[in-house]
Amino acid sequence: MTYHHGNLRRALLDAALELFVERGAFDFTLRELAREAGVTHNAPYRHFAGKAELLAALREEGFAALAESARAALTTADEPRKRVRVLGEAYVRFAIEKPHHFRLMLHNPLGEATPNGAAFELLRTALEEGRAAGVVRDDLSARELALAAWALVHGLSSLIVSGNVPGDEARVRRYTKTLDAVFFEGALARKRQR
Amino acid sequence: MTYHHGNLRRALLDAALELFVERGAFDFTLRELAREAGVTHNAPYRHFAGKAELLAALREEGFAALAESARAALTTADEPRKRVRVLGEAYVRFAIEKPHHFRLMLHNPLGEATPNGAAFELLRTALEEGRAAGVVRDDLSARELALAAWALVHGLSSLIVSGNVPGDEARVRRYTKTLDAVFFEGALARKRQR
DNA sequence: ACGCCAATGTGGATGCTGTCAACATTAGGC
DNA sequence: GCCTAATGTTGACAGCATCCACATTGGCGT
Repeated sequence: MTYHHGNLRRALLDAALELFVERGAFDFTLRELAREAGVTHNAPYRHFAGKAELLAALREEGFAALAESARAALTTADEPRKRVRVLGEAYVRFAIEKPHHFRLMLHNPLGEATPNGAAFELLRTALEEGRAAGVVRDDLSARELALAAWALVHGLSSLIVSGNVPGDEARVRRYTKTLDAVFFEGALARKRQR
Repeated sequence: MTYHHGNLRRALLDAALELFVERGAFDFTLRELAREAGVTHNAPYRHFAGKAELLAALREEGFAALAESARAALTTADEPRKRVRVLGEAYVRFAIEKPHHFRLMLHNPLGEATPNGAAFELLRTALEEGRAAGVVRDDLSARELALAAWALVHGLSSLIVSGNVPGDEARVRRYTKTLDAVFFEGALARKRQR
């Protein structure tokens, strides 16, 4: 057993996630994390000022991972509508696969804007492209449309993660399909078109 | 000062909300609430087994209030599309006016379905009506459409409450208008219709 | 190669918390 | 009007966050 742990910071973050998975809430104690990492109760303070700062670090990781997923998704589609769709799917998939990070990202102290702007910008750009291609309605700004799309996928993600809506793969596929249809085509009955 | 407080339960719930407003998080302590209510540290246990149960009680209040808002909103509109719209507006307004309750309602232990079914059923019914009236597309079930609408307003609400999107009255009005347009008419460019 | 400093981890102390158990007061039904 | 259940109090205990002084060691400059 070495006096210096090697990478305590990482170990603490991992332990926090692990405890979250076990208990379904971020109610762990710093001392617990220390024990988990095989270290005394004060060692964590060399890396984080407190629990809040540790959670903030996890949140950062989450935003980075989300942005990364979004970028990866974009490489798989060319036509505008499809690009928006894969972005949305990536968002929902992220929420389902990393519910701890996702929850954390929502759970900021309130009123503090969070820097998920990265993912949002990708979405806005995709809609901008669609607009340039004449595929997307032009009486609403790309920004407004992006907000609507964001609200849609963010809402679905939240509802799934919070357990209000089942999150099994089959249903999620259907949901995203429905949402895609509604977002692009609307809910109104089409009289003659299509 | 009476020995018996009169309505300690209520006082504790109010104190919890108050402290939340002050600090932007539910990190109060039960002893604090007791002090706030002018009562000793153990009195709260006569009303709540612990902090979790107290929060659960607040959550219940939230769901009840939301359902009530939804019902009230429905009395103000007759045509199907408008009915869906006012429901959505009521949802968002609720989130903005009672952000503490709203946050709490999202913040359940994870995986535990919450009983906001009441509001959801109203929404589903409204879409059912729209469908019966031939106003709403019929290749998607009312349930699916309701999910989409719910995701939309829930997403917007979450984003506003979490500070990711500004929540001032003027902008919210514009957002809801945009969302209404997108939900009903879709994001695709309309070639000849309209 | 080596010494030294900053980073990292330790040990102990303090005040606050949740929770339990025994006791005190009072409201309200009989 | 009395008695019991509901409500509030007091005291005690273990665990936690946080602060401080101290111990160990990796690695940088020479």
